[in-house]
Amino acid sequence: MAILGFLRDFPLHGYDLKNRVASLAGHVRPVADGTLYPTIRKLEDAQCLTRRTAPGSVAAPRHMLEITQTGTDQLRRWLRDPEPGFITDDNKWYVLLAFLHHLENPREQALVLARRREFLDKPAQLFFDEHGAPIPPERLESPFRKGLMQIHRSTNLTEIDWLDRETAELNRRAGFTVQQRSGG
Amino acid sequence: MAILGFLRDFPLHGYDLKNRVASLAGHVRPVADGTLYPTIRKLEDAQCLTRRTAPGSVAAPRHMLEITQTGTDQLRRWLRDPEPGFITDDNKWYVLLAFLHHLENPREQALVLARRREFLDKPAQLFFDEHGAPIPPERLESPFRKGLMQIHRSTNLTEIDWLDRETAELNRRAGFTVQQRSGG
DNA sequence: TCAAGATATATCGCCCCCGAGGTAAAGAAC
DNA sequence: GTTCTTTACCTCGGGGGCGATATATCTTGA
Repeated sequence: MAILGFLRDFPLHGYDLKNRVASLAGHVRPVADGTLYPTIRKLEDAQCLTRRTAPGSVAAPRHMLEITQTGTDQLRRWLRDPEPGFITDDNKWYVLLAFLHHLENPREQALVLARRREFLDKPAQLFFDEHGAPIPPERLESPFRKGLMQIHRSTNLTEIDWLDRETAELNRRAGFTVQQRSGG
Repeated sequence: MAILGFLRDFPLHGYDLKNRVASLAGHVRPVADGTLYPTIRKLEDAQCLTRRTAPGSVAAPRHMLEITQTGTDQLRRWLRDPEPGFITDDNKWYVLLAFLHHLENPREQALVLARRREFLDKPAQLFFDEHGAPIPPERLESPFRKGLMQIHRSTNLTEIDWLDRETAELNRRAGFTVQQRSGG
């Protein structure tokens, strides 16, 4: 998804893609060659992208990759009906978020709301005692566990805040569009 | 690591461990049965834990798992000299953090500092233009990418802040210990 | 009494991903 | 000129995690 997502912006070669994917994921280990190149090959076989060999600007020749119409459709399908993991798993969600603007408003909003629901369903309980009862941060003895819960809580609040503001913004814009349509 | 870490607190059975591991990771997909039980078996083979069958309090019989001395040593070794991924990868780091209090102070501090260094080495640049130049948030057209960078930045600041405060605290406590020793 | 559902444990094969290793070209260093 | 480093691409084997599936037990309710 990230490969096609980046190629929607402009053509790129594999090596560049590798760096962009690595940066996107924050400070997670970059994607391995053994993952990237076979995936590019698979996308090419599925006619999601085309390649043409260009002389390397610095060193070895590059394969410039361009997304096709099939690829654009595939990307949109992945974004539109993502696997559940892309809503629940933080890193996957962030990747999806990076390319979400390729969808139209109602669907964007639905996915943002789906992500928002995650935070309602699963309260941030990290630690439990022998009996399965949740331990609040102030009763934790380890300062690291305390910190972990603080970080977790703060991170969640930050994202929840953004999700709510974005939902409102999308709503406003949707209302405006309807207004325009019904007015025109 | 999480299995032995939780068993250091008190004996548990597999099903309970599964839920605790899932909760610890935040709202990430819970660990699969096909991962958990073979791992328990491997730890048992390595004499890191013992099991005794107990009648199920609610349903089927449980295998109560207890950590051994070998297991405690193994846990300490994993915490003390963790694979690099446990510093760089957010989720792995959080797991390590949950059990870090089983180490003694100088090593705790070293690992916290190692994590802190991650944020210095890799500035939070998520998106780049055709020429490889980083795009600042205000020049991003997608509100989702803007949000992504905001969330990323805020999350990083939260953790950096905690890491710095914790480093100071560990330092203070280490100094106090030295003070006590040289005074005694 | 029997079915359904929650609890609890276990195994197996598939797939995916990673690390390691290899190739190649261009520029820099010496 | 030869070697080193960086850029750039590719493949293969192994390992590990996951989903699917099976099994057993106890409670609940029709």
